[in-house]
Amino acid sequence: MTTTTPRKPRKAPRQARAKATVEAILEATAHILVDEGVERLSTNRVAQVAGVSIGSLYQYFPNKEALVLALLERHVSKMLGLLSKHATELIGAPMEDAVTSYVRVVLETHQIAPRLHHVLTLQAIDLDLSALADWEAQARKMVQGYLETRRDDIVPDDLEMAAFVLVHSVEAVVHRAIIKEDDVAAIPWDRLEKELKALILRYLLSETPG
Amino acid sequence: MTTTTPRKPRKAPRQARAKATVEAILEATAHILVDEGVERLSTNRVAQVAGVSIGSLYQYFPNKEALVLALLERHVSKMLGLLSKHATELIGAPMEDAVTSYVRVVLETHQIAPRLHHVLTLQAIDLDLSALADWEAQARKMVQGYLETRRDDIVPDDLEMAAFVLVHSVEAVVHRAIIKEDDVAAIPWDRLEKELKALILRYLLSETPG
DNA sequence: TTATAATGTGAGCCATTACTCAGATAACAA
DNA sequence: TTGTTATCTGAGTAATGGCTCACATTATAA
Repeated sequence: MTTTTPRKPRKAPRQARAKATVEAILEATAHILVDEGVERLSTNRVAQVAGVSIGSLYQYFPNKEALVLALLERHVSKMLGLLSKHATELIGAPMEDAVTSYVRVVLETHQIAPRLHHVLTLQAIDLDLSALADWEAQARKMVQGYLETRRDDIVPDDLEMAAFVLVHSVEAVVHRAIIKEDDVAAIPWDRLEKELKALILRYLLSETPG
Repeated sequence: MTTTTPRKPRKAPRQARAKATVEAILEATAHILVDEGVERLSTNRVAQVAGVSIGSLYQYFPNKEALVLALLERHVSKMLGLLSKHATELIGAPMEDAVTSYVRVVLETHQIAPRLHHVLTLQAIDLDLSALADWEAQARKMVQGYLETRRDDIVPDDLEMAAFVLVHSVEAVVHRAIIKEDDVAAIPWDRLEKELKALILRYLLSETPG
């Protein structure tokens, strides 16, 4: 599925104007991805939109894929920042607070740049870029770590599985809700938060009835 | 995000050999999508892999997008077929059986052609093709419909929301599990089924503890 | 000031792509 | 058989894409 293009490094911007150039290029990339679609993403067009020459682009990025990768790494690092900022709050906290906190964080991370997040997610899977896999693995580990501290209070005993189910459920529901945002039947965030909390708490704390 | 290419119709195959041609083209498309990646999907390559000339391809498909669309429609109709086949089993059945049945169906639908399903899903979102949205809307409606017949036994009262949460949770978890299939830490299907059933039943039948 | 490094430019190369068309071949119908 | 319609062919076209390179401009440091 993947063509892992070799990543020849390019020099980093040293002067201020160079940094501005790189910034403009990345912004243009994001803009095109979000507003024009992947298929319109060409290096020539990026340079045009960024207002720099195609040559400048190739001084900082070895190839087209590197553009998307840079954007993705940036985005993921923002998300991981948020996540780890709240991570400390989770450990030792009572279940309900921890779950509340987790759901909020996921909602927040998705609000950083919803449309971009969406597009990057698709691209990441498509290009098999590992940055996103890292994000998910990290999220799973954090959740699993927390669950282990509460092992005795929790119904599921395969905590890796539980973390898998929880992380991906929450992620997907939030993701879908964001896509629906412009929709007539858009889902209010507070209701979503409430519902996800219910889903998680019941899964973790209730024996299966019947 | 989307370039909705106009869809000029092309003539349908009438003779048997023409049908074989169309079949070969679609199979080649699927093969390339799955084994070589979207970026390698060109009409010339499809024709080459299918062993027909590029001219033949354009006699039955107006453009490249139509190839993916045809494939997607085919796939979705197979999935909907499975779903509606089991739909009757759901109505009137006790909760646990219905949930079991639903989880199985989703697992089955994903097993029709897992890798293709994955790729098509990405493409569908990317191209904004509605076939997939239809699938999800249909799935949500079916689930919501069932929930309504059980309204009194069920904890959540916003059934549209409940259906939304359930469908997308199950879908996402199954989807992820399939992607992980080749992985060392692949997830056994029976455990997945069990866990998803627990997730759903607790969500639907248990009051939030605490 | 002047040498050197950093940055910027864009014409243009070469490969690839989507797609057309004029003509060959095969099935069918009378 | 013969005219007609369906099917197939693949060289060719126009456009676009990724990317390089030889050179121009600007900043920095001696």
